[in-house]
Amino acid sequence: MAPGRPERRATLAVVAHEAGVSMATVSKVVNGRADVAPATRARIERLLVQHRYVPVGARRTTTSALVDVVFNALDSPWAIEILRGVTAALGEASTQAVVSSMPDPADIGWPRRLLLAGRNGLIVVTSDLTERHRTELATAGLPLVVIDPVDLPGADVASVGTTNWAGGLAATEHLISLGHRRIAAISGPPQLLCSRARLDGYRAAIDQHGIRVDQGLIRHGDFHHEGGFVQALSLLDCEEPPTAVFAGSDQQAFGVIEAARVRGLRVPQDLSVVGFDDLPVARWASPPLTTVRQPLADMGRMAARMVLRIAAGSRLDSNRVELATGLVVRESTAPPPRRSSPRRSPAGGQQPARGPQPSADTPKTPEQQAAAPGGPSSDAAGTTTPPMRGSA
Amino acid sequence: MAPGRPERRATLAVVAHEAGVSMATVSKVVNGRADVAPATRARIERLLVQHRYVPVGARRTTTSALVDVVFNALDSPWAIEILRGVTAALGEASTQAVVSSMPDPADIGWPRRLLLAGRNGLIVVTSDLTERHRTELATAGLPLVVIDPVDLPGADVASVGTTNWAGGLAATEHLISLGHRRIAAISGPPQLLCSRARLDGYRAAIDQHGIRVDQGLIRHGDFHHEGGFVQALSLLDCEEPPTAVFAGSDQQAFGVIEAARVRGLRVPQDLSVVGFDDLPVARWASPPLTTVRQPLADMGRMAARMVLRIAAGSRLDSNRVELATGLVVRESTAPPPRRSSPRRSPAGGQQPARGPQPSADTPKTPEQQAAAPGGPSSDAAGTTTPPMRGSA
DNA sequence: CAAGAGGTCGAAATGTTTTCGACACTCTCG
DNA sequence: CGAGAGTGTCGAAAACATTTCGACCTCTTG
Repeated sequence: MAPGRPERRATLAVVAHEAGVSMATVSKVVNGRADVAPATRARIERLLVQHRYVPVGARRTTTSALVDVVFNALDSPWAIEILRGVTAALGEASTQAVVSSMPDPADIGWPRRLLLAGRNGLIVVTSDLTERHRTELATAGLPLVVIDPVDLPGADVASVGTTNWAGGLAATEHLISLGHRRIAAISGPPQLLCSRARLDGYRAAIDQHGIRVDQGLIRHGDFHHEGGFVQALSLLDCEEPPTAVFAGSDQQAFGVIEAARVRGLRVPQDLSVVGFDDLPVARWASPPLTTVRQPLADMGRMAARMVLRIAAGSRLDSNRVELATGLVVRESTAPPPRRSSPRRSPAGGQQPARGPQPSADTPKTPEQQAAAPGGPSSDAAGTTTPPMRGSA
Repeated sequence: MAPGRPERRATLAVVAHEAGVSMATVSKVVNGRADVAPATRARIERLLVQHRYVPVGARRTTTSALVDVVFNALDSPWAIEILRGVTAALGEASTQAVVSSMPDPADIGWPRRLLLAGRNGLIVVTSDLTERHRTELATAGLPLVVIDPVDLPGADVASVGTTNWAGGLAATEHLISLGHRRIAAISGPPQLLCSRARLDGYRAAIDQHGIRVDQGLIRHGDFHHEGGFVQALSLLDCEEPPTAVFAGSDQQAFGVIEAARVRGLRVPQDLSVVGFDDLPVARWASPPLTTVRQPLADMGRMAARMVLRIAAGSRLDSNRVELATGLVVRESTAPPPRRSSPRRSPAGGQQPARGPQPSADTPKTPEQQAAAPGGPSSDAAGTTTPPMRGSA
């Protein structure tokens, strides 16, 4: 773009001449026809790439460019936030998003189809390509960006994440600073990079304050409601239950809150809960959820920009970008109850009516006042970490 | 497909001949070039459609067919539910979804671009096309299905909706049967078809039980949290506040619950709340939300199937399909408080600790037992209305 | 009314795809 | 072994599509 004269676009004829075949044969390679010998095909393909050949059909300006967006599962509000960012950023480049779920790893034809369909790029969200798929796409030069990679991606794969570790740290430190000492963690699936990072942040905070890390307080679920609910029930039922729970996602946090309710505990008076994500609903939970904000839409936006940049041929500043998380303090966290365990009214029992205690209505956190009338706009305040970009 | 010989695909030349212009001119129309007089362009376009002309460039893509899915806004969990159904159904026909937001009504070129991009269909969600866009797409024969149309669509537009009226009725009757008499409604924007239908269902129920419809208890917001929150605050602050609120969406219902909390009222003891949608989070709210279930994913699935059916050339059984809503009773509804108004602790005050009262833990609704361990799978029980299909 | 500007269109040049037949090779089967 | 059928690979030419550029027209403006 920047350098080099336009220099007469590559044409089938010159490629054919250099390859020592007819135009017809080159055309067949371009269009993926069968009747070309593998060796011939390979030779021609190399030349096509060298010459940056683009078929006229693909050159039509009228055909909108498309980027595939592949989700692991289309089953949480999480996905729509990402998608919003992606479509917004793509839209600025008159490109659109093709949404799909992760294909079966056994589906050998997928990369081929993707390429033949002439997609301009691929964004993969919280899931991983098989090695085979990845290399096939890479050799074909399809721009690829991974959001929240399952595992630490190779240095050659562009990816966008957030500072999960810092988020876990901030959340846990917040709980510690409120006076909590028995803090449980309900994390996501242990094989996910982000789960591990968040959990390590938790461990780091616990450790740093000289609290013993109790393995019994560390649980794993999927990132969904159910996992939080089930694990929380089990935690609350144990000998010496935690006074606070750091959940690996907002959805899990809701499950935890529900579990507390089922057990007759009040949040935050009897149990503090911190989530992770800051989905729009977090502000509207009862009580409004203290959580670690992930700029989901921004992640989508960033990923889309990166794909477009790669597609345009320019190099990325960094192959790995991490956006800042930030703690958003709302009302699901409070100091732990005074007496070591005034809890568990005889199963199914009523809430013990104790004397005057800070009602949920009392302004306590800095965020609360803003939250009541103003709402979400002021939510992002209180970030603990500055934006940071690291190189892989 | 079924009938007719392949009959020599349409070519630029024949269209040019019939239109009485040169191939060059037709090519320009196909590619959206500027230098074609409007009259000429229109004439040629009509012929192109008649001949089902597809440019070779577009023909090359033997791979994935695409359907555009246009959302009014990509900002609620609502959207992802719909999208999930759409992608699932499209996937079965190896078709993919291109997601975008509603284009600017002033964007004259949009239908053109859509057609030139060779899309196989269009699904529009909760929004309306301008008349101009619609007719342009219709004359080009692009398969179109509208989900939850803003207004009653013409008989020639296929659409998918739910039995909003029945849902509003069921929700309100549930509240009435619990003993409520002052029941407020916070509906969506009055210009939306679904808002009006839900509200009319509410009115019908109120009316049928000989209760006076109090206009002061009927409010409108957008379908989001904020609207529910603001309207609920205002309702709770009025002279004779309602004992129950029927919200036009789950998100609004969350806003209502939050408003109750801010005012020191308990749900459901002091205020019953019914939502609409049954988003996955509804089951995980505190308390779990009684709501009217809309089969969002099914709506998406149905719309996708209809688009594919139209694209395949077969006629639809009916141009208008309404899927059944069903009341899901959880724990945000209960009989109204005994004494006419034991409410409002002096602003900002603490919750009055009254004597033994049914704790949230006491099994009360049939759904609760199922909900605790089993969760969402059993949620759909209790539908009030059978599936129904009506013709426009 | 002349000069200029700008819109509309097609001839021809240019580029791409498809069809179809040539050729070479392999694999039967007699 | 050798004829014939089958198959894979490729190119010549035909068919198809797009772009360039100039002709022609109309409308404005001085």
